[in-house]
Amino acid sequence: MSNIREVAKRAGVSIATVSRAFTNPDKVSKNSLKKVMDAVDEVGYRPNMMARNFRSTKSYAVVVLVPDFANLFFTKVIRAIQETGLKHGYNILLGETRDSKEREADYLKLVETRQADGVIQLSPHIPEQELLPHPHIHAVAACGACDTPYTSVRMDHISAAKSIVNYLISMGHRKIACISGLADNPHSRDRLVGYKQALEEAGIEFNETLIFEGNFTMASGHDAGDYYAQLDEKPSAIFSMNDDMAIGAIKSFKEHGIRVPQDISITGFDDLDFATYTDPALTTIRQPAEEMGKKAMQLLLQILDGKNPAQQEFILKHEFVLRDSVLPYKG
Amino acid sequence: MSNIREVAKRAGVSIATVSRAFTNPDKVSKNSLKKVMDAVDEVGYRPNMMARNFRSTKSYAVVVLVPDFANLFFTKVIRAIQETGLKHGYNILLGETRDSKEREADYLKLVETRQADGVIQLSPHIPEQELLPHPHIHAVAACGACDTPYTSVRMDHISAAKSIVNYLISMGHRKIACISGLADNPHSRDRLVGYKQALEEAGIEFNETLIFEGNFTMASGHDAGDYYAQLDEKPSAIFSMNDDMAIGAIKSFKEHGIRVPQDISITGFDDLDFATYTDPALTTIRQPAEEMGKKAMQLLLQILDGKNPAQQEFILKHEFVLRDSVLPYKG
DNA sequence: TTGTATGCGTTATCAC
DNA sequence: GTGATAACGCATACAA
Repeated sequence: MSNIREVAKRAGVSIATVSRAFTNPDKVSKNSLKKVMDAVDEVGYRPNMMARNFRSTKSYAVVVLVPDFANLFFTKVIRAIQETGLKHGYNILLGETRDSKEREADYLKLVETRQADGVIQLSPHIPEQELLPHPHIHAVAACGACDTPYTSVRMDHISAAKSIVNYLISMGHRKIACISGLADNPHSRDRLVGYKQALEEAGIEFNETLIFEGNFTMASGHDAGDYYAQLDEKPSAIFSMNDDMAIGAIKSFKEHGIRVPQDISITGFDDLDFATYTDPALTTIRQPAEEMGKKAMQLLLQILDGKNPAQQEFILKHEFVLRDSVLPYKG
Repeated sequence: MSNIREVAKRAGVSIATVSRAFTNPDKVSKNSLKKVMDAVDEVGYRPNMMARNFRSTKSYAVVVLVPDFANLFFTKVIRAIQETGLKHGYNILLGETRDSKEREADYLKLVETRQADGVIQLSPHIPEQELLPHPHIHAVAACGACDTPYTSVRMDHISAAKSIVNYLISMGHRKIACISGLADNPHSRDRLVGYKQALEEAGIEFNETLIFEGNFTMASGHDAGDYYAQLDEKPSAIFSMNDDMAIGAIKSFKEHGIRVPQDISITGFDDLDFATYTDPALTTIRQPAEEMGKKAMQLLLQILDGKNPAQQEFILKHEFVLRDSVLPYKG
């Protein structure tokens, strides 16, 4: 491969001039510029970015830590991150962790070894054995829960959950079940708080037997459906902590001959694309996935640029999406 | 940040010894090794991979070109690519093209400028204005159609389509519609060939009005459903070129009071996770997504290693997945 | 086994 | 406006 020296020789100028022709064209005479560009074309020269980045001590790459890459919610976020990064000359390094702290550590090593300039963390923060924040690693958290101890952008899961449960209550439901994610997941915790707050304010007693602990997969939603179907005192409505589990539950109910929403109402959370195409279409909470990804990347760029953001926490608005999966309670 | 020189000084050895301590520990005496490692801990040294990679003229990064990574099929493939790359010390750079050749060119520039060592192309090959193969770019194509002019791994879409249409025929259907992807998409072309072959061998005449051109989205599948619903001579079965469009069509049929599969049978293609959770669960073709991703990465690693693979084309087996979306034809 | 010295391709600092 | 040259952090050929 050709390098800057070869171009310089060919163009009859110094390597400094060639370098300037690329990074500071207006500091080079028209004449030299033309000679350089001609030589570049002749030898098919491309600047070696590895050398350039090395020299500038910046990799222009950012690692995105994502628990599960085959999750449509995260892919939306990542897409926005990439989009935003691209505009500023940054590349995205994929870091799927599958909830393994070991893997996460491996990816963080990319930053320590200068293969990446910073990190965007998409997994919610779990205080115990957390690797971030880290004194030498520039990081921003996105899509987390409350209590993230470094720059973060998220929505308010408590009030989002509360609002959708309030909606169920306003439709006359009082026996409202909840399909939860793993109990120690921060999102589950936040949303459960919202669920409980809504019940309490409506004077409805919290009932442990109406809580089913899933893990945010359709399969676990299906299990939840099976569980509720065999209950003597069935709930009349279900608050599912994400769309996937709602889908699974609906499938199960159909298998048990329970009609949704006529016999039982259900709500989702996320508003994935297919929430429109389920039967019935899901009433759900739209998470501002793209906005969170974009904002997170902007914040990280800011941090990498040396200007620390004014706030530490940015809370974006969710949206209530009304569709067909809830009917008023009729005794 | 500390560098190799500082560690050397601290350990009382030369920088060569420090370097060897990392890359060739067995060529260093126990004594020196310990001194080095102690010094490393003291100053918190991490090798600068940018410098190392620059020096070795390898970036240990690979770009994955994907048309749409909010697509569960591709995310599965990418995950396998990453998994395999990780084992060999390679990182994955995300390159979502959204079918823009400009963007694709931008990402390929990463290879030309040494930010990446090679490319895995997930979009099917369209001869006209294609950028790959390229003389200076190591590349492997995955998930493509036939006629990819460089190293590729794929499945046989023609015979897969043929087999699932054959199944519909074997169930007594003769008026079999087809929801296609964009007509100029190579996958659409291949699968349409299979569809036509199956019809022909069964002596069924091809009927243009039964073809609906979608674009692989649920929305377009819904449009297809609307189209068939208003047809005077409705098909009794539908071959959808992917799962997403099948979902959309089923939704539309429900809105029109057409029962699936009692009134109309339908099949999908891909076998995404939610194909189990639709109502009815989809009979479909499983694409070997993980296997394709893994194999593609292995091939690229081989190429980057200088050993060109024996074959140019690797064809992986698909699988017929029988579920509930097809019923025998009853006149 | 260890150390010295050179160079990877670039940018930047200095003179001119 | 231009050119020589010194870094950047590391790996390695060669010498010792």
